[in-house]
Amino acid sequence: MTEKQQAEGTVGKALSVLDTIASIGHPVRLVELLPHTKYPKPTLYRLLQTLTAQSMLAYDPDRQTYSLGVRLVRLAHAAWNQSSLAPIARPHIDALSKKLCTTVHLAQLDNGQALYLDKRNAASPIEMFSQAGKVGPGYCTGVGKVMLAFLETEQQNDALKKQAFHAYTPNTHTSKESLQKELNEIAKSGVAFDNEEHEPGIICIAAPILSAKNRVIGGLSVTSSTRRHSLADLKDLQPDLLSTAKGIGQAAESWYFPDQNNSLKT
Amino acid sequence: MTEKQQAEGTVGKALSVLDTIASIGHPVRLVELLPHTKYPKPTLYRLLQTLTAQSMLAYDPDRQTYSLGVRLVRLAHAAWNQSSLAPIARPHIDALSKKLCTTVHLAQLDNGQALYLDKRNAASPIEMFSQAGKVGPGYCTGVGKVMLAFLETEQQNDALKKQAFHAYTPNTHTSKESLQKELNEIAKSGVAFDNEEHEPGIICIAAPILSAKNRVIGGLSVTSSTRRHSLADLKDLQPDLLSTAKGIGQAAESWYFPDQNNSLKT
DNA sequence: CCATTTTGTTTCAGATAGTGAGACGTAGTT
DNA sequence: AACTACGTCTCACTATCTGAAACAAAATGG
Repeated sequence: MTEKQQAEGTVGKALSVLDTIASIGHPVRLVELLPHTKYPKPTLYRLLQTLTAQSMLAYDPDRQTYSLGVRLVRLAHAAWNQSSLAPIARPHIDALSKKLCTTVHLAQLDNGQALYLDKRNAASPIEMFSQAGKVGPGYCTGVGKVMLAFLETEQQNDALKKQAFHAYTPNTHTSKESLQKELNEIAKSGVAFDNEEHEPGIICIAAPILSAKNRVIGGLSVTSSTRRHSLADLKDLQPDLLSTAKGIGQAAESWYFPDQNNSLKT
Repeated sequence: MTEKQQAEGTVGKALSVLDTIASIGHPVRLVELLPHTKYPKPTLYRLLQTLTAQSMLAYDPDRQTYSLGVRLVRLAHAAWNQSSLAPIARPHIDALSKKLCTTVHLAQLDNGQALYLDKRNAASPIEMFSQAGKVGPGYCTGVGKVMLAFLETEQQNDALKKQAFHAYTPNTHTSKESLQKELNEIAKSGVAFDNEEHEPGIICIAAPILSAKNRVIGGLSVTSSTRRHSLADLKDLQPDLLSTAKGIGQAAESWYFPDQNNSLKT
């Protein structure tokens, strides 16, 4: 009986409120937030109180608005730093970007989508949170497709169910079938191309980052624009890309915490 | 009766577990985490389950370890982006760093400490999460002191109680009194200097970022080393620093969400 | 100025979800 | 095989969360 789903709990509810506020994208008042959630007013009120008390939300008394709080930034800092991928990949990405003079992305699979962990841009440097933490579609980005392609069949199917198949451009895959077909090819060839499938004029080549046991732990891509390169040009970068991806995979594997002493030694 | 404190709730407990894992700084197993918390084993176990299910933690089945999850990174991305300070300050910081060819920091007050939101480094570019989200002491950094100095008396007192007064260097303030005295001077002069109080050889000049109502909303600093500059040199940068800080303050004020459409248009 | 509406906050009995001592399963050791 | 160490499960207990309804406080408007 009782359908299915559910199984949240107070913590789940609180976190979903955070997500909702994040998706709205600006500070919100209680009533504005209310229709976006499925909770009655007093419940939502209490959740907001709790989260505010925990610094997960910031409350502006003047405007009576809630926005995402600083504790998140602090925690994410730690998360990024102690992730077994991002900090390790950093020097490799630096080197690759410098050598090829192109934009390099590092991503990780998150619920069928590509979550960008790092970005190196040869020309205009510096991207902070504005890039890291961003999510892109799995079915029409280079890193997305390559990570999907190297997934175990079962996980791949799960992930495929979560794709939106929105046609951003004429080249975007719009069905599971056509995507699946390309994924098989990608798995064989070892690299994925984004042929303006997400944004017109933007192309890229992407490789998987694999663990020793061949599990996908991330994706690495070199991005360019059609006015600067062709897909064939990108293909030439494949050796560099693959060796960097391999290097990162090995580093991530062999490392596994050399007890880096960041933490809060404040 | 019953002493005082408490007042957590399930959410608070769950979040404190996140903090604990963050402070440990590497993936942990259940038993390793256990002594760091005040929860009995089955309770902690369930909290970990919940957080893992929510992607706030990542679980490595091979090693049976938990580490901070990707959802944090996603949320922090949103938090950074929709904060009324960091994204707005970005171009100003870029310009300042470029003009002066120095390292520039943007920080915000977080529980008496300086939480770094952004950093621009003239020489070696790029600092991602490795910098943003980092916290530094309030009593012995330029941004920290300047933000404390411009606080309302009451909030200042609260914040002062939270200072550790650890003597990082011979120049570090080690008492509330000596710090308080300097804070008064800072409030008058409008800028704070860090005279190697946190790290030997590192000096900086910092200015507050103020809202229209003169509330401190952040701190901005220009950092250098004693081998490159003297405090007097930094003093010469004061006009540039102040005008940038003012510019950021005004931008943050006038803006207040022009309904930027980031969100997750994935 | 008071009436009206909207939004934020509090109450409280009832329902749920969290709690943790203890038992149990499962590796890994000796 | 006995032992140890750790992860997982059970279950009666109860702390916590729930949300309709009432209330308070602003904002609105006539």
